[in-house]
Amino acid sequence: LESASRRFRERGFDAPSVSEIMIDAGLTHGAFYGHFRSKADLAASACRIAFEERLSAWTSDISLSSYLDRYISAAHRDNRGKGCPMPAFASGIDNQDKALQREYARGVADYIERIAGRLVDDGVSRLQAKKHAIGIVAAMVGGIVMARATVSNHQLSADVLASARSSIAARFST
Amino acid sequence: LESASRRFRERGFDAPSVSEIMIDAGLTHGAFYGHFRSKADLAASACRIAFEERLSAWTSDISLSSYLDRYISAAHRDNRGKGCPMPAFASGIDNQDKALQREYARGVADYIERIAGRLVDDGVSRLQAKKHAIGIVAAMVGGIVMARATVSNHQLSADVLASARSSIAARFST
DNA sequence: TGTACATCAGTGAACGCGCGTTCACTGATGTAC
DNA sequence: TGTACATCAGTGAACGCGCGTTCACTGATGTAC
Repeated sequence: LESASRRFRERGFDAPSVSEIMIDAGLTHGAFYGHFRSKADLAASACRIAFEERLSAWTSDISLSSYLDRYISAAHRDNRGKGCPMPAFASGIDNQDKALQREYARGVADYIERIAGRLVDDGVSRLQAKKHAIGIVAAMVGGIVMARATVSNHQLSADVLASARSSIAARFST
Repeated sequence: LESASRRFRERGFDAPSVSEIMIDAGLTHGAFYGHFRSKADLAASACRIAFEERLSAWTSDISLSSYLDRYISAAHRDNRGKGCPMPAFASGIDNQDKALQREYARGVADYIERIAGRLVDDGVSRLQAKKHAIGIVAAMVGGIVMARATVSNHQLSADVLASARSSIAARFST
């Protein structure tokens, strides 16, 4: 189920219980094991569909620079559930199931590949494009992760978004 | 205790149990409440001392650029316990205790201030220094967080470190 | 159309477990005489 | 020096709770005759 994917993005893989997820789906917890082998199994599936959903939402009519502006925004910061799985799952995934880790790494690689493709379209060489794309992903994720982590200090969080956004934008002028 | 600070950085605030932390300190779990009011109380203290320890380790004889090179390294990626609390606690802290969130935000603000100070020393204007410092922090944290999250794919994780490092370094040439 | 039966997704009680927290108690230490 | 007592950090059994997982059962649905 994809409501699980939302819950996991909101509060991590451990916090949402199987009961909570199943109630969300209008069923009882007992029915869970008719659909998945274990909670870790669901987590891996939820991770996969989160990446698919995210990548498919980035259609070719949205330019890279406007995509980045929308990515590093207060709206994205405040909407973990429907947001990007990279920052949502980043921290703590190294203490999770191996299969889940691989699923995540694959999603990240796909994301990088997508950005690199856009850069190649813009005339950047294939090799440079990948390096550049990775740097952009690190800055995107860092910006959102830090903005979310500092929401208790509204001004700081807003400054993080603004500075991270302009810091990435500056990279495109070179 | 500061062994708690290491454990929390390694596996987050929820995973390490009070028993585990106390055994680490050579005591039993019952003695815990003679020292702290609750687990959340310990978490806030551990967060504070992690930032203090980190910031005091960055002495004035270490230049910003060499500090950043050492920060975004495989050694730092593989040593969460003694590493920087910013990437270690970043994700998931928004679901924690309010006092802990404030402690974290304060640590981040201090870190940014420290970097901004170094930039000012290098002749950057005060206002620009802060913006620049925030961008650097986001890129640092993003680099380490993504490198850790993708360790299951060794090549990808190494590429993330290399690209994030050179991406930040490029910023100093402008 | 009506009856008998197989199927199978979903139910909910039950399991063993580890958690954070409490609390009556222990036993080493330091002070008073 | 020796005894009596207060102090207090640390102990470990016990608590209530929610977790992931299992499993005997229910009850609606579809097929066979």
